Amino acid sequence: MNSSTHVADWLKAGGLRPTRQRLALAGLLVGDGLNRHVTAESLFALSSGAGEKVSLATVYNTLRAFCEAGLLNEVVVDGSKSYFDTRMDDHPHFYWEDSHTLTDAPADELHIAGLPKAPDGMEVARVDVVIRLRRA
Amino acid sequence: MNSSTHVADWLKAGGLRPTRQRLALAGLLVGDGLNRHVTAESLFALSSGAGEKVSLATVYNTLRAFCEAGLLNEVVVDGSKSYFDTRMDDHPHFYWEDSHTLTDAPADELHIAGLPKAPDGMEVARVDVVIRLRRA
DNA sequence: TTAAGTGCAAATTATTTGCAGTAAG
DNA sequence: CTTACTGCAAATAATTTGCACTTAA
Repeated sequence: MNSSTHVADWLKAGGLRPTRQRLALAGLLVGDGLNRHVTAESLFALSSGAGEKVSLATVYNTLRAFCEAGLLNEVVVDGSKSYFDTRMDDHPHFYWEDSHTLTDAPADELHIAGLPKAPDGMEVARVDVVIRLRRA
Repeated sequence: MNSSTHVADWLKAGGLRPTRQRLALAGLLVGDGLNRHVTAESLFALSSGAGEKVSLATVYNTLRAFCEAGLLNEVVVDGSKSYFDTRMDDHPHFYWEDSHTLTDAPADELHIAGLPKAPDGMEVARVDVVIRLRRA
């Protein structure tokens, strides 16, 4: 299985039509199988740099669509921008406060021994752990 | 010590002038000694409802000033709004996704046994734990 | 053929800022 | 007095949306 079938399958898994724009963006996101963290602007820059003709509005709409299709996760770390993560399991993040960058933190080094129980009538949707880093 | 001296002291601790507006907002935030979570809009509504004359811009500026003075903590849980917490120690939060509300989670029920170590040259500024709740 | 997707440009939302006036030290 | 603070209204920044056009199924 090559990279383009992988990308096409990834879109199909979300029930999304494989348009030229989506294939281009998806290729940049998951084409190489590595985890990636982007903002709308950073993905737009990446896409433009790669010579792809995709409008900024479509990048926004597409990221939202990928998210709603369960293909991406939105991570909230900075009030002013939305970050999207190609990795879908619940895992901790490093947020580099000086560069406003988001990266994965090694999940196996995090051990949550006790978690507050959800209040009555509620259940835990997700537990976000963000380790904020500053220059030492 | 009554509520108003407490509020005045709280401002003084941050090195901020006790103006009418700040005393009013601080009174609503920490006047009763309870922990509180607000957004600029919610505090503005609270203040207006209490008959205080404080402009929305001043609410924004004041929350930011309190934060910079180390009197409040900003908590990022929702990309679209900023939340401020009067409780200053590192503790977990419940975020109620249906009502977009933030509350404290019992800190003693959370046990982080292992935490990923900070990369070289970096140190952990803070660890944010947000337990996202949905209706069960 | 037909409903979904795209690209502009205009609209929205949360927040910040410039600047003239007001008040605290 | 002098510098910080306040309040508007205008500016910004990230994101969304209306609508005519294009394209996948």
